[in-house]
Amino acid sequence: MGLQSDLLAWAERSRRDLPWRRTRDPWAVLVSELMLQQTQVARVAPRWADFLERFPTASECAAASVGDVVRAWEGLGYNRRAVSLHRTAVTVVERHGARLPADLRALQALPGVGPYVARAVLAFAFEQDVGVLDTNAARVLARAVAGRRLGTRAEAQAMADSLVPASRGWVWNQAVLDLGALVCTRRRPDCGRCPLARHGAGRRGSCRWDAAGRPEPDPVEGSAGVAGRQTPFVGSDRQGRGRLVAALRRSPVPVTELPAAAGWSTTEDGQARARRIAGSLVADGLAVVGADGCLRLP
DNA sequence: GAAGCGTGGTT
DNA sequence: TAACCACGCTT
Repeated sequence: MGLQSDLLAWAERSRRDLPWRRTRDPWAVLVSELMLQQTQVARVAPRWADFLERFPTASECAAASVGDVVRAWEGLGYNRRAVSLHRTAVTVVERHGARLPADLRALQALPGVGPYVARAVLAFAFEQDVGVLDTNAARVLARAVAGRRLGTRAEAQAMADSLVPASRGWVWNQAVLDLGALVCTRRRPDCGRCPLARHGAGRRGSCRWDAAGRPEPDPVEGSAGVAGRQTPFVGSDRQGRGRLVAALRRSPVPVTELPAAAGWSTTEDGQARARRIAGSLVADGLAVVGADGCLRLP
């Protein structure tokens, strides 16, 4: 009984059949996690298989140009991830014999790979018993396990690691992530459908927050590991970068046409912004300036 | 219009 | 160490 068996039983019943859950290939798992880390399942699902068809291994990705990887990343957003993925592929070929290391520190040393992706690869490709902590898992920990706000990331990670049932890391982490994403959501947790909540009399339930009567404030408020609010997107540099990269995917852009490609007027202000955005793309390895005065993908 | 979100660089 | 901010696209 208890939280762990409640959650594992729920995972068994509500098994989600996502394509990347059928593979244990570390490269394929890495690609899926890099896509999923900031892009929703519905948008990743059709693109993951296409990307792997194009770049089935780290070696083939490393051999391609950055521009080809950025083009294959279209529609996923946060294009720096594509540059990081290419760099990671090169590093894996040069330093790890073209195979992803099954080691937390070595994985985290790869560009674009942080605590979440490194542990996801360990859990979902190498089937190690580590706690995978993203914002969904952090909500489940704060509400159901702690019943209170988590103070630090280290505390949340230690809690995540300590909960993993021995030799069940793969299914356990899938279950925690699914519960956070589908049921224990940020704004309106669906406790009526939660396997951890008490339903009617006679059974206690294994969620501490629910057992306490779900008092305010919600434990996720200000809790470590739980994502906060985003700054507005419309009119932001991020929006301009996205439009500029979209234009670069089609063809090189003459420097004089940068403001239009970024979606801004050719006022002095628009030109200054466009230059700044182009500079940030170059700094991120997403663009280069050619001898012909055009900005293009590397 | 707003929500969703991990990494890396900086403080 | 830990918090903060920039980074995109779809529904």
